[in-house]
Amino acid sequence: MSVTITELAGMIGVSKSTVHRALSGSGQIREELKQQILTCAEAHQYMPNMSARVLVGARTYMTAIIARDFGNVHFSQFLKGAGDTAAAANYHLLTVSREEELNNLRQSGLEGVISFFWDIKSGPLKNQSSFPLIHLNKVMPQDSGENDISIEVLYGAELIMRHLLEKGHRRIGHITVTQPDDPDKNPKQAGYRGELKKAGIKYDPSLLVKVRFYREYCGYEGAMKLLRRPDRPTAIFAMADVLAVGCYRAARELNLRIPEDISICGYDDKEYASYLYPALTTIRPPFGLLGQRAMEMLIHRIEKRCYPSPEPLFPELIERGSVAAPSEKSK
Amino acid sequence: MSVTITELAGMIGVSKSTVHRALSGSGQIREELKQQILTCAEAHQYMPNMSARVLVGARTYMTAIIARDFGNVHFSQFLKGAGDTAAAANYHLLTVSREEELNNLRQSGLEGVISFFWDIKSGPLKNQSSFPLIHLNKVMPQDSGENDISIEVLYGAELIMRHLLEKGHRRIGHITVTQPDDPDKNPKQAGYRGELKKAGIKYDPSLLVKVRFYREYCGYEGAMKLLRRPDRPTAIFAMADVLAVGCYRAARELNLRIPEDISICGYDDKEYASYLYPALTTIRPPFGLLGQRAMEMLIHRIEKRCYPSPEPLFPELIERGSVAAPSEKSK
DNA sequence: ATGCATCCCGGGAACGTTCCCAGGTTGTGT
DNA sequence: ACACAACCTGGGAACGTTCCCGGGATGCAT
Repeated sequence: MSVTITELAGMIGVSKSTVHRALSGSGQIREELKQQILTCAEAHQYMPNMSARVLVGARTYMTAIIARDFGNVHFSQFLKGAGDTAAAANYHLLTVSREEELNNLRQSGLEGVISFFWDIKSGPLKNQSSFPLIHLNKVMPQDSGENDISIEVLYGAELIMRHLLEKGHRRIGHITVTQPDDPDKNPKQAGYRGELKKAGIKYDPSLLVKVRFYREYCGYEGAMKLLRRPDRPTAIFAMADVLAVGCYRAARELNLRIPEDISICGYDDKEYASYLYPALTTIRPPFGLLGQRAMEMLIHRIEKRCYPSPEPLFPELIERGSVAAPSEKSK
Repeated sequence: MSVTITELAGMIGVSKSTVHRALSGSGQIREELKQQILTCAEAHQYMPNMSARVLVGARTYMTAIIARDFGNVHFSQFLKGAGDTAAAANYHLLTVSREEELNNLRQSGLEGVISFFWDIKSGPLKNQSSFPLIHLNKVMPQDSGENDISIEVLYGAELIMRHLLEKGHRRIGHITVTQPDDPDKNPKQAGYRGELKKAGIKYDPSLLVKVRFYREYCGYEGAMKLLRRPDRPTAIFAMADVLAVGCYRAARELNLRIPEDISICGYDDKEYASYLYPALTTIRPPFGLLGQRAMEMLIHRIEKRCYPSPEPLFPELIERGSVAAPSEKSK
């Protein structure tokens, strides 16, 4: 299908070693001959066969990201950050959604992997600490190891809670999705309770509503529980934008105006956060930067250089129209 | 790093040919010996080296999708459809976002590519008709070749226009994004004008607003032009959901209720279409099915079987709350 | 016992590249 | 003229797999 280095050598009338010297740039070669070989290779669109190169142990600069769901803005931003960083360092980046592919690619010269919220649980990658693997997950900062990287989720939760408290809110509801694995290692919930405590507000368990899924109707049901109470909160912090959308619907159904009667904020800054009415105040996690950092870490590990101290990645408060000071009456 | 077939052979005390026979299942081998080899290979987690296999011309069952933007529901659905189909046929699927990667992978045994709205414009893939490449783009049905596949976009536009006409609308605005390449090969616009004609309504050029980008503010500006007129339309067909979001904002600003004063519909059925208030009536293109079909076509081409007649892929009307009959007054 | 087919296994070549080593040519100093 | 270094080039081995061919062992019929 493609022209080989031996064919090229035969056409010019030199040995394949000489052609290789011209193409790789290493070793001694007559300048004139080198140019001739290069132009000939160019003309025939010579591309070295990857498999043969891998077989003799040459480098491939091939990396991959494994992720479950590609269809969200976060992954897209992450991928862009990682991809640009990889390209700048002359690395290649693939994306896969099955562990099986990783094992195949590994045999094809894959040099490193970033797992995007994916638990490597089987196959040779599982406990091969020699293979460069950057883990990206929801670990709490204190749990993160040398090859882990994460966003300061807790900080984001504290940001939004402080924002609500500064606006004057005192009764703040929180809608959270219960993680089946470890229900209490939830940074957002920790931020909610922590900031309340700092503000000297007693934690009221009935203001914390636990729902099952990251679905609009779960947010709706959670908000309904909070908003139907006679002493309803003046603000709701939903742990995800999609839950906040459900809060909007609940508020409409109960004829409560946002933000006049009830302030609502989310977390994620999904594409649609600014499309809602009123536009949703939320937290934007720096996924682009995360991708960049993760790829930097990976490349450093591949090249066996040690990575400089990992700076924390802080989310950002995006103020829009869904939060206001509580009304006098409700205070 | 990994155990080779020769090492395996040495451990058992047979030749590599015998080990290969046991692993591949082809050729004659004593059953007892075969089992012994298989258990030994299993115990040492033997995985054949992909590069070596490719080098001698073995199959890899490796395919790839190249796409520009992963962060939308359409691509996610498409990928799931294609991925499931690939897995069912024992094929592997990668995702890339640069043409360069394709050329590398090709040398690593890549057997076929699906291009997701991507114009292959350089490199060896450009005009190598021998390499299996399924093209997925916005071609009109009559322009599609043997290796093209597309959704019946025109049909979707006709669906939504018929829906509006059946509700009784006569003055219908259309917001369209002008394609710089060929401005008049726009199936959605064709559906708009075609259905008007079929209904015996004269086409009014001033009801067709052209905007520059797929952005919320473009939809807003387009809708403003339409809604500020004294003889404003009773319905707007925006060619994309994101433009419809802009229409919502324009309507709110002009104190027009949706759908009582103005009906609005989009196209795409993005994630947020049901999150808007009122929920957006729109068209859902069958991207999951498209992925499945595209992968089927690709596998057929790889295996040099001819593909059965490609059935058209029809979008679906998703009726929600943003369309109603026009009010008596506006009629 | 001999011929022949069948069954099983080992030995080698090939794929395309990179790397190492040896050998040939040229240039320079004595 | 000779020794020697520097420069350039070719020849092979190696990587791990698959495929083809040949050869030894066994079984069966003559």
